[in-house]
Amino acid sequence: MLLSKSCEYGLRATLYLASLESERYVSIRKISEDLDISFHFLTKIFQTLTQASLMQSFRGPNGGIALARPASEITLRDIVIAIEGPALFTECVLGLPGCGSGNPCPLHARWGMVREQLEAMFASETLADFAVKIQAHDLRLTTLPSS
Amino acid sequence: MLLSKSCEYGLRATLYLASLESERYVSIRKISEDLDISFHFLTKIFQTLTQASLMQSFRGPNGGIALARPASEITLRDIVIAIEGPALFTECVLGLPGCGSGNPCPLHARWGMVREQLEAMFASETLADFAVKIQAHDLRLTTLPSS
DNA sequence: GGCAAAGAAGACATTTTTATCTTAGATAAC
DNA sequence: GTTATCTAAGATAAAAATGTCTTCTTTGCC
Repeated sequence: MLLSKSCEYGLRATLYLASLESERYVSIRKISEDLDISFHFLTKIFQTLTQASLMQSFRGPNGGIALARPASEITLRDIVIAIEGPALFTECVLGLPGCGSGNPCPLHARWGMVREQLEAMFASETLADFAVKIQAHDLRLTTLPSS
Repeated sequence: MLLSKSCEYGLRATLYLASLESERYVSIRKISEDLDISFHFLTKIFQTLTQASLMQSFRGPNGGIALARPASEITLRDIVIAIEGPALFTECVLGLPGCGSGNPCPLHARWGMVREQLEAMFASETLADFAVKIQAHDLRLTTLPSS
């Protein structure tokens, strides 16, 4: 599995939140129900994202979660790094510390290229771009087919 | 982390074994010491690879592990699939079951391309190719720099 | 002020991964 | 046959990831 469950959930929830384009705070309860993700677990993930200044939370009635910055200024790469850390985009695929061009592992060069593609996949589009696509093509974020 | 520790160890050990090009069985003890991997843990990994018919084992004095087929007929992809299963090369990056072109997630198309690159990284060279490269360029498989 | 809604935070439990230890079984050398 | 050298296999443990539950704090509304 490329990403941890926490990260998969975080990405789905973030994409969903962005696709709502809500002016208000959206409750974690609603997100967890719509995406069929454990409420408490999702709460923890949003806490991480809030502490990373990617989300803003608000307590009390009508409270919930909102993006901390415009959707055009957040990428999925930001979410992945906040939840999983940067290792996926920086470390040797064989886990060798200090693997670099001076003392490379057998996969170093190839992994460097794939890793760039991977990072670009998460970084080259913003949440605003995804929001448009999700609405236009009815893209899926839920476990069960939406239609 | 892209791969589990088990898989990182399995790949390093397999590459090391191939680079030795030994006609005999190589003992797991030696491999674990040379690569600084827990002996018992590595033993389990090799058991998995043996059960997957990628390796052959032999007990007793002068026993150990050897490739079950010529190095030119084994790829790192085989190792990854034997240890981690095929999920990395088949599943949706957001973990959505049934994600496909008919009902795609927002990352479906892009992930499909990256995934192919990833699979090609492991599949396009055989252990024989790697053995040559490792010897020719003194490539690294150990935690500490080799020279 | 009192109540209800909502996230924050921490305790707890479960599962998986990683690691270690012990015993059993196979084999070669003598 | 005995012994030393190996892997196989299972028990156990430690750590991390995942999931659940309870309590606390903030906030809006009456």
